[in-house]
Amino acid sequence: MDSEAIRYEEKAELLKALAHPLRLRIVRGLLICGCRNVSCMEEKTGQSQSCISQHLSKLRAAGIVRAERSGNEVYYTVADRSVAAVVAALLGDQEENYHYEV
Amino acid sequence: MDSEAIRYEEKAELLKALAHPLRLRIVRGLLICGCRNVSCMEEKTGQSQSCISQHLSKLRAAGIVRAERSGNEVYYTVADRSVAAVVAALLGDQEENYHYEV
DNA sequence: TTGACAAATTAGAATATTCGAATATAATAA
DNA sequence: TTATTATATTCGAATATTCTAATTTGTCAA
Repeated sequence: MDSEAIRYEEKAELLKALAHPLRLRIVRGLLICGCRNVSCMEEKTGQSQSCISQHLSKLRAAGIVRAERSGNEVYYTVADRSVAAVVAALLGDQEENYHYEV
Repeated sequence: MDSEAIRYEEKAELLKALAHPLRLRIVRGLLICGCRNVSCMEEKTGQSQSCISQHLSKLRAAGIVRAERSGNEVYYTVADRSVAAVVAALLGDQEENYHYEV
């Protein structure tokens, strides 16, 4: 009656996707409802458009964020509850203050 | 009155050190008081001595685990409370069931 | 249409990570 | 001593990650 085994590969992938200062900053920005589109992230972090976009691409690939286009811009949200829990634990935030979509 | 800024570099380093399936497995093994020395980890995971030892070295460098020699063997413990919180959040465990040293 | 803006993708150089193989160190026992 | 067991370190090849620069795609407005 093994309760389902832990998928270490999967979980490590998730951590890996979060394990970069800029990606962490982006994700927290989304969770506290700061920047939601790329140009805002560019401004706030001082990183290049391409760089931000490539990191967002990683976060998308890992299922951490979801993109939604609205006219000219693309808006991002955190798409995974467990990400909020991990980030809150890591950064010492209250998860209740976070925003993510189901 | 900025409450202390988040050290994204530092936090990302921590995640990076955890972000490997074998290291995650080792750390959880320690937290639930499973394997505490290298040869036990070898047995349980089927990985080589060198491989395990190299991963433990990374975990040590990141301050995640602490080593203590007892005669012939070296015993490891998790040395950081926030690691327990992150791992519990990630793996869906109860942090109360975890063991770590102050 | 064309131009402007927002974002994504591609290419490539620099750097970092991973693991097996070999070697080194530490403690103990004979 | 020497041998044995447990663990750590070093080396190097294969692979992966990161960033800048250049290009491309998507949307809107004139």
